[in-house]
Amino acid sequence: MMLDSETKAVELPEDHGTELRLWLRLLTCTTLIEGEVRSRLRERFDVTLPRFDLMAQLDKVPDGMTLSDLSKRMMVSNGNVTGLVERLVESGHLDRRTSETDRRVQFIRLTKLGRAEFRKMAAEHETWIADIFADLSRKDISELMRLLAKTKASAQRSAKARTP
Amino acid sequence: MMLDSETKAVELPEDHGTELRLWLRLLTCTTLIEGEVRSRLRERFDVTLPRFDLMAQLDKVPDGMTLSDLSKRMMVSNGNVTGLVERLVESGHLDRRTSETDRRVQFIRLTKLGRAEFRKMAAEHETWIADIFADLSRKDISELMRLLAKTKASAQRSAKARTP
DNA sequence: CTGAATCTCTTTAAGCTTCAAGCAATTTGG
DNA sequence: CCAAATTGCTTGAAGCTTAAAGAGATTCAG
Repeated sequence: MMLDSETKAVELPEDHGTELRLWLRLLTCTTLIEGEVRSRLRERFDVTLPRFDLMAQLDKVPDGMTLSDLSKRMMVSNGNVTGLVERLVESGHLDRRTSETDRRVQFIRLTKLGRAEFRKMAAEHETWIADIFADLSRKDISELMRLLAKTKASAQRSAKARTP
Repeated sequence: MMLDSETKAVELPEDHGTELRLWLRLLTCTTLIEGEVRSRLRERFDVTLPRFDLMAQLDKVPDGMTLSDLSKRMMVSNGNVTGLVERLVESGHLDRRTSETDRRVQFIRLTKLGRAEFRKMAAEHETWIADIFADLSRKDISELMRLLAKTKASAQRSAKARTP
């Protein structure tokens, strides 16, 4: 006769403490760095992190992108992007025009001002990040990159399995 | 005569692309997992992630802790905790009493209900996390733990250097 | 062609979050 | 003891965020 611990017919509480600790550590790191970047952006340029992130997405493309694209890339909700874009258009950093072939679609671009300001911020931002990670060796960094890629893939697999 | 590239008297734009990519990947991983946990918590228990996090902090200690402790451990602002606690007291999950030796201080505890509900959620939560990280080997996990510890230390060093 | 489904975006309500200012209690340095 | 600084918490304004519902435009299947 087989034992429960072998058959798993009975759900024994397994030990997943290591995974949980890993998740908490990952979260701590991100929160710490995010907070640091957030306060430097505010202090130095009086800009919020979400606005900076949005402009960073737009800076990658010359001709702008749609709200949906932005929302997918930033991994936030559609309604969220609507509000952010609204405020950035208001402040003169963005430019919006409706697609001529599909009147549902709005193309969003950085204005000249928006791009200039973003470039200035981005240059400094890059040095902050470099400093924040400065104690990691090249090998540490490439190893972290590899493991995080694996983590991302694993998380996506898990998410997809739940919502097919 | 020395060259600028040797003296660094002139700030040349150095390449910090790898650090930036690492940061973006770290952020993507965290956002992805956080979103997944958030929707499972809502779907399964109709609870928000911040409330879950707050209860998780309180579950670790039997006699409760102060609002300041909570705010430090959760790495969020004081005012934020005030609101969260208020809503959780309202819903009967938390309990607050003023310190007898220092009337500024409030001790916050889980109620019986709060602890029971949290334990139920936490058990399931742990299995979600285990599944999310399931494609990582033991070695991957311990390596990630090590590298993230190093990252955290580096980020703290950088933050401290700015705000002494 | 037409009705249904889908897509893009906006709106709304509720809640989260920060920063800064402020209040009250305690501690500290004369 | 007392004024000043510090500490613990709350409040208010602004902005971020989500989920859900909905409006308008396009696409698709029959």
